[in-house]
Amino acid sequence: MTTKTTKKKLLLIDGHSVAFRAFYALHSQLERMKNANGLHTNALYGFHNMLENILEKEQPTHALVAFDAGSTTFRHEFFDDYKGGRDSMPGELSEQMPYLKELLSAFGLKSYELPNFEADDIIGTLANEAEKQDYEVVVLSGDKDLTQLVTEDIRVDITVKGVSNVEEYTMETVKDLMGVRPDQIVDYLGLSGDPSDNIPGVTGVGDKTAIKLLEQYDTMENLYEHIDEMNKSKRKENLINEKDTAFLSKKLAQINTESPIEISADELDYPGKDIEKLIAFYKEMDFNSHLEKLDTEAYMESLGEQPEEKEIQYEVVDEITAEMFAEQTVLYLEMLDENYHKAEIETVAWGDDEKVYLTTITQALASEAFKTYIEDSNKHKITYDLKAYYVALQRRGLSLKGVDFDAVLASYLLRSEDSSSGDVADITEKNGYPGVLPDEAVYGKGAKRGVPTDNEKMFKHVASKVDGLFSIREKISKELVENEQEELLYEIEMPLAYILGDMEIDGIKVDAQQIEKLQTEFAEILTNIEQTIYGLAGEEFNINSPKQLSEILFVKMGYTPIRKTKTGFSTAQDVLEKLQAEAPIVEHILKYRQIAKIQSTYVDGLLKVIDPETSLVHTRYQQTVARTGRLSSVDPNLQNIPIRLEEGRKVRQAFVPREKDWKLFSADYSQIELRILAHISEDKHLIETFKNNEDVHTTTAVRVFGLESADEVTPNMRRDAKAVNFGIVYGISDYGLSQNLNISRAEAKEYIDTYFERFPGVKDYIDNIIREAKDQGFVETIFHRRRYLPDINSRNFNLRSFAERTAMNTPIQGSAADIIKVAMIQVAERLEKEKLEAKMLLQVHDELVFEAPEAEMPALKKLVEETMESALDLAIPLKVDSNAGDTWYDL
DNA sequence: CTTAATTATA
DNA sequence: GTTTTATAATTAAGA
Repeated sequence: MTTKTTKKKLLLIDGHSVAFRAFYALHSQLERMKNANGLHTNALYGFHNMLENILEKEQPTHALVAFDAGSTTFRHEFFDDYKGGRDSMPGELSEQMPYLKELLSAFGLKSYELPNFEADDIIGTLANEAEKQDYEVVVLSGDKDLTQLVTEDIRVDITVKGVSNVEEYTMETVKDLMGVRPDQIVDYLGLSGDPSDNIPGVTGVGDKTAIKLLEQYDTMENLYEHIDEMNKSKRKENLINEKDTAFLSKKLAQINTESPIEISADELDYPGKDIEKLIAFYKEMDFNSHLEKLDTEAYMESLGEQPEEKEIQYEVVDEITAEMFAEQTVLYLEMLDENYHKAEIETVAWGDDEKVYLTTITQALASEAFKTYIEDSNKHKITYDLKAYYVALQRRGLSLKGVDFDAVLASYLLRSEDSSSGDVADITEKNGYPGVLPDEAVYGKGAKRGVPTDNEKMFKHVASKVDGLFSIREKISKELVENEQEELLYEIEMPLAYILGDMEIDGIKVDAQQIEKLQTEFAEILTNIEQTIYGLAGEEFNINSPKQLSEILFVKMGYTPIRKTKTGFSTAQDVLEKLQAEAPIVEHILKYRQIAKIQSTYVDGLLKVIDPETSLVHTRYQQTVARTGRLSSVDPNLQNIPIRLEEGRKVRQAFVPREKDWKLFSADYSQIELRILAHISEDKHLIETFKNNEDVHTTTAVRVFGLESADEVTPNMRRDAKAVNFGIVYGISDYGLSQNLNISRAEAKEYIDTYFERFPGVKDYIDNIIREAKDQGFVETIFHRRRYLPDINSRNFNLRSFAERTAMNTPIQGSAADIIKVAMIQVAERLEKEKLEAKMLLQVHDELVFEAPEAEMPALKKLVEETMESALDLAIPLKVDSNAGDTWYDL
């Protein structure tokens, strides 16, 4: 048998030079090519395509991208002005450079730089070394100086216009393309100079003359040996006068092929692309066409090869016996509809890493053994979305107990951004268990989503989930311990899941007739406003279409646009308000928008989700979505029912107690975020404010405006101080505050500076939390809820600023979320213990809504206020306000 | 079927 | 050149 030895091939890329070429090749696209964060991407895109081309064409076995390190090199030791006069890298390019490293790593390419040496020298040294070791070498650069490296085994590709073409310089072509042999390039540069590197060369000698001279004399050394033979001329004079410069120039142009690099060619084996990193990179840069291409390729490949599967022992059973339930199991319920209140349970599964059992929900419900297993708190269970299982089983008459670990809640605490997809595969894979297919691969997506005709396929899939979840539990548990998040999981999130489940199942009663009354009322108003608008516009159009509306306002009617959006002129509320004085039509448009929003979202939307049998609405609280640890509410969202404007607020009249003689009751934390700020910043003035039970906005006004007492605070001062307080919590900028208060930026800056002067503890807190975030990469709440901020050290101003604001806000917003969660658990416990009929129905971030018999109201008020105020002992008191009434409108 | 624009809440 | 946190739902419009 003959083995053909394929020659090793080393690809060396001149990173900066190619990046420059890519940047200028796509310079005309500069403003068009930005990602969602406003980062320019043209150089990255160009570089990417160049890489694709050359990797595809060359199929290197080894590769490296070399970069220049720092601004001084050994060449500066003998020529200060080397590369002098060169423009610094344009900002639009330098902002892309950090991401270039990401791109390279996604392509599996190693990067290297060496202090005091240029990329050229690294490339020269490696090329030289590799050639001796019998490599074939290809160099990619935008700089023709590198053609001096060309030999029989070293080829240099120089990028030319665009991103897809290169000129290949080989022993055969260098002479044709450059006019001299590769070994003459340095002589050529010594004579003619190189303006781009500020290599001087000899006065009056350009490329034409240099080529002619080298044809005649072959080398610079030989030229100067025979310089006397040259006819007297200005050129001869210059050559003689500038002999030193000529040799200096040659020395500068000479690539150092013996740089002290710490790597060798053999270490540079090229592993190929890292698809996962590449996907992440494409997503980050919004390179959607590349992303699609990758998807298609991956799909085609997946057809060819079955993903390797671990052999999992599983059994689909009809008869369920007690022996099938081990002490420690994963319980898994497969539901394809994310609304677990209504979803069918397609499969019930349980088991450990030895064996998995599967059955139908019908058979499970009919089995005593199964019921015992579910309700036995000594049967230790691992779940995947505790609240979903609790609700689904509760609605089928089973009371889930004995869950001592939930994988979704745990992974949310470890990395809140990773657990929202709902796919087991994501979590198991991130924890070292690759054997679970994504749900989409088994069930399909969109309209085609459903149980596969091949039942066995689903069973196998579910069995792999059980096995996977069982085997990752230990790793996740350990990480929770490392993060000090056990209390958060076992004492807060898991107990809360049951409470939220009960709140969801109980639901809140909504009076459909009341809403229908509003529907008629609003429909009439809308028709009237519509006609008014059409009249003023002179034509009918779709007012709901921002596109059509902006056409009417800014083209047909000729008003001046105030702001642009990605696709046209903005017609957002603040824009329209600024137009109000000159454009009589906008008043009506604003009113139309206001009513249309209420009508579509809260009137029509709510009617769709009221259970016609019971008049109840069952929202779902998402426990693992918000990155601050807050809950969110969906289907319907009951956390954004209108309150500010009267028309919208009327929707709340439809939210009523379920029984006659019952009342609604609500309790909300007063200024919880500023109180938490006072606590964690330990600012003594802020703490005093709350300890003295002062109005925080008034006190802020006194301090910021330098007043003597609260009596001097005007309503406008208080309003401004309130805006400053809000801004502080969110991570303020002078621009943002100026927009908010409609004042100049200078004035806003004045406010902020004064605030920090008068509340120095807050200033320190902000500085410290940002530094902490930069050092450790994440911030934490009081209960160690963690949020990672990967952009905190980004060179992209937007991303970095955003991360910094998040760093200040998350501990505040997140600690408030922690506290109300603790309060909810304690309230629920006390309601049960003290045998009140009252039900906790809703949570709206800092507010809890209850219903109870009227007679219970005083007891409820006492219980809830006490519990909420004492949920956590802080440096300041927590204060709760409460109200009772017949509808939510009255609270 | 996805994205952009808009607007509702704390 | 940019610029106040966190979310969900609806509509229009382009792929």
